[in-house]
Amino acid sequence: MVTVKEVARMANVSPATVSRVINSAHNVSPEIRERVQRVIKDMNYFPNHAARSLVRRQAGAIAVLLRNLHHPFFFNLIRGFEDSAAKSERSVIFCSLGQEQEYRDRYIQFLTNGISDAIILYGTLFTDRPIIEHLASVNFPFLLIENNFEDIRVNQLLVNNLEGAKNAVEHLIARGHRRIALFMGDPNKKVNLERFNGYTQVMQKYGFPIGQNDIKNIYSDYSAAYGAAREMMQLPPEARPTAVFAINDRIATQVIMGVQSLGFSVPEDLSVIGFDNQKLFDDGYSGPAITSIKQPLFEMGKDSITILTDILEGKVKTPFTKTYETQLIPGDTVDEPSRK
Amino acid sequence: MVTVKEVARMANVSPATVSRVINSAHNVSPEIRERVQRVIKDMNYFPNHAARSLVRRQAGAIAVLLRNLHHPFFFNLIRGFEDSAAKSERSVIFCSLGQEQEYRDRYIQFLTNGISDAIILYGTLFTDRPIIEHLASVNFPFLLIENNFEDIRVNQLLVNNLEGAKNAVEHLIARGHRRIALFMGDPNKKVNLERFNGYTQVMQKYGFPIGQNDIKNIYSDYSAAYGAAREMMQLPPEARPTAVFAINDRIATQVIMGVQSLGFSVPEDLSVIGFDNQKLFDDGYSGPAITSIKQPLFEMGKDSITILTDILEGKVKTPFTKTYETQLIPGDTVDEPSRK
DNA sequence: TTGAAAGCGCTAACAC
DNA sequence: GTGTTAGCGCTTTCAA
Repeated sequence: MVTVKEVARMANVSPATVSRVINSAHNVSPEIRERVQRVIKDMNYFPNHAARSLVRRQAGAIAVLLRNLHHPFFFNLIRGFEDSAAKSERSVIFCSLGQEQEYRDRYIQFLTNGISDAIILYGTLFTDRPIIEHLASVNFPFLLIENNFEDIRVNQLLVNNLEGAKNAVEHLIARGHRRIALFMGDPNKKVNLERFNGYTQVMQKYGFPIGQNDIKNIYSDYSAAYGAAREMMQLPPEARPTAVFAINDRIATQVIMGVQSLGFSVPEDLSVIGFDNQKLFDDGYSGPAITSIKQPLFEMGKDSITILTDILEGKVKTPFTKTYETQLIPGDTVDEPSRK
Repeated sequence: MVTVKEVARMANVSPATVSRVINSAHNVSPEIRERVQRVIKDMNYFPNHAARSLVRRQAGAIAVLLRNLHHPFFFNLIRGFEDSAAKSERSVIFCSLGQEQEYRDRYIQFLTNGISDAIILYGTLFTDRPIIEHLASVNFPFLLIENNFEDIRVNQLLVNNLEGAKNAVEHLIARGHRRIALFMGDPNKKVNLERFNGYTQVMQKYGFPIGQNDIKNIYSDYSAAYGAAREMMQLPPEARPTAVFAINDRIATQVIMGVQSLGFSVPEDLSVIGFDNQKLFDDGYSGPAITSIKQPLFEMGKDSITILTDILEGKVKTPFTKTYETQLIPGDTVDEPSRK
């Protein structure tokens, strides 16, 4: 391994001068600068980042932590990160945390101690609270996207899920639906609770009762939505909802596939509206484009790097919060209720 | 920032002892170990990885470098990486290199100088040659997946593209096709050349001439395949191929969409076989499941981490090469030629 | 403009 | 079993 020392010796200068050259300080005479640069090239020298981080007390990197890097839900979010990473001075590195707390903690600990200057965390788990609180207590810069902790004052990017869900339900009601089922997700996730509230608030506003079986609870096994949808469709037409609000598109695909498996079709026999505007599905879905509420994941990914950079440079006062609005993207899964 | 020194002082021991405790060396008395661990917890101490890497001369991390982390093609590859990352002692970090050479070099340089102990590179560009050669010359451990450099002796995971392409064309021929068009990709990529050769070899083996317009050259703009397919289908039935071998599934989707846009259907009017068995598409494709040649990306991702770990531990003799076989996955885009 | 020297936080070799 | 010491490769005072 070539070091500053060796370069210095070869170039007949001190290590300090070599350091000045590689950091393009201006107080180096042109002749020496050139000589050192030639030696650096000749010797194939590259500065060691561990050593540099150690003395500078900053690593020159920002880390992005997701639960699954491969998940198609993250498609646009990652595109956003990549987009601003390409413009950033700092290197951006990604990590898949998985769900196991031990690994999550290990990675966060790894990245926040000499590897990166700041981290971005998407979709924290409730069990992440201790480590988040630790980061806050030691003043390590971080940004949460769709944070789960209402009460901690942190830098965060949020989505107006409440309003988005309201729009979804209003959209169905405007098309004549009165009995609307909710396919609810894991209530341990704040986003789901917010969307849930949007649904109930609009239903109440119009005075439409929510039937006893009109809320289906789907946890992490989304395929349960398939069965629940089939069950629902086996009721006589007058005894079942005419529309479904799925808490996310991934559940919507299961609902639609379940409906179709019985020979029914969407939206003729059942309207379905989802959330996320996810376009890529790993469950083999190939049905109609889902009418959905889009959250601006690309922008959020993009913004998060620049915002965190500004935070690192003290250009923004913390804790920083920004809330993004959603947008209804019409697809082919919502129609008026059939008049059979 | 809490350091070993401070912990040592609080626990009334030397820094060396603290180091022994955090590295779970066995030559520490139980009482002292416990005392130190309590102090570590109380003070919220975490070891600094930059300092540790510096002195240990290893970073405890493996980096995976892809051009686009978001690309759905990488779905199973990333799943593979994640799968073995969860079992690995080392942290696994991911980076999106992009195409710009300056960024690619910067990232590789960053990661290979104190940040990670080894890197995995998928789909090197021809222009990556200098940096690859540099890594080889300084003996930095790395592994290439679908390497583009035939002549460099490096650790690599390869796919038998030649055989896969042959199987694809044989599959069409077995179903009665005689005139088979090739939608070729960028000839600067080795995989495409290999698949090209598979196509020509089989065609020659059977003595089926390749028509003058039967090879369509599609470069990075895959939507060109859409137009080329339309053009092809506008010929009279007897003057056009009955089947297409698309060099990858992403091009196959464009071909199919082009064919469909003219009111034709696949496979009735044209059979299409692809390569990659990619299931997620970001171009809005929602047609029939594409008959395709699968490369075992999940296994390759998974294996690459363990192989690289073995290389780091000297358990494997280098340069290491493994070639993966492909598998034909039947879909709904190949049929016998229509007898119109 | 340049060099000498100290030190970032940690580990490892060597004493004891 | 524990402490002392040196030093990983780099940057950054400070003095010249």
